Amino acid sequence: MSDGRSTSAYSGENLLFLTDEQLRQGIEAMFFAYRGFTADPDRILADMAYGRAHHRAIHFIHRAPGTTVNNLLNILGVTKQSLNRVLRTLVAQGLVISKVGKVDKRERHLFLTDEGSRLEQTLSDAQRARMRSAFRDAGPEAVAGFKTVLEAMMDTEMQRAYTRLKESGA
Amino acid sequence: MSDGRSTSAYSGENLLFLTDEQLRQGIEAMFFAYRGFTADPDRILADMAYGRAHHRAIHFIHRAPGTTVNNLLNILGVTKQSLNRVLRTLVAQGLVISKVGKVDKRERHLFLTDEGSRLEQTLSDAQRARMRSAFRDAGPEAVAGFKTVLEAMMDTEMQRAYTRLKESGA
DNA sequence: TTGGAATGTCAACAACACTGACATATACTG
DNA sequence: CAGTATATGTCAGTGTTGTTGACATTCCAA
Repeated sequence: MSDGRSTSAYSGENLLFLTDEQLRQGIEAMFFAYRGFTADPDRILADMAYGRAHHRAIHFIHRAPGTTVNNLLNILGVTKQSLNRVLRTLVAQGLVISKVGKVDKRERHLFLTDEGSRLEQTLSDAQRARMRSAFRDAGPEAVAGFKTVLEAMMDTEMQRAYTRLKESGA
Repeated sequence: MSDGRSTSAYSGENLLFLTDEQLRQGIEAMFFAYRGFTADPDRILADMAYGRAHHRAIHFIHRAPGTTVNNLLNILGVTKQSLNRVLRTLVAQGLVISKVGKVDKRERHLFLTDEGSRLEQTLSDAQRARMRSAFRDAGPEAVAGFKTVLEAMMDTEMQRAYTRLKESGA
């Protein structure tokens, strides 16, 4: 399982990309890259009273306007108490508005205000800039591979959430 | 910069993979995949008195036995106070030993004990299992692309750290 | 010998997650 | 209508991980 050549047992095709050393490189690449991935928005948020959790909420509210609290909860994978703390400050600061549902009045539908949209724009511009630069350097085939591996790395429910978002965009 | 077709300005080659929509997919893929990436070790650590920070320290001490505190600090990108708290518990619990340097007695060289190695093994087995499954599903070309993009996404110093580790392995 | 580098420690604090308990409003169901 | 379930919000307490700032110790090097 971890002798460095376990996967070579599958002979017949070239499975050298599945050695423990290759896997470890993948693990370390994820670690270092994720740091870069969050670095730019984090820098912007550090000056304000917001953090990464606010960024995530803003991102997905922007992506799926009118989403319910419960839906956001599932996407973000945190407890309602944790999300509520974030949403409360965002609503109080006028970045997000929460509207009572029309068909089901128990539900709250979330939207960005103009100011919320402006912050979203600032944050995602920064994050996209790095992603764009990485994509451009790597080229389209590498980008396709990147997405394929990441998708395969997700939990099944997250794969579904990701696919749903992907198809709702475009 | 964010009108959804800004990158189409570079005509001549097919740069559709650089549209804002494609970049957003990449961003969301990173978010969801990183959750999967950390999920398995997190589950194991939840039962113990350790967390993700302990995992990271253990991982890199295993990877580079005898590394100094300062070196680890640079790799992990946290403050010495934060790392020190983690190392203190790991040393106290007998997972890590800290040896005073021979040439420079100010330095402390870090090693895993047998028990520390066992935990490292358990954690990395879990993390590798998911990575292996993702790699196998995606295939070698996708894996190559995955690594290329991740490497391009890192900060320059992290690229160096990553490359150094990569070359020290294998 | 003095200055600076490497390390460790203490204290205070903030962000963000968790659990558990409870409140309220609404919707569904028998 | 009564009872149950759902969606949301809130309070209180706790844990991990990060931060700053201040200070001590050790030791190398100019």
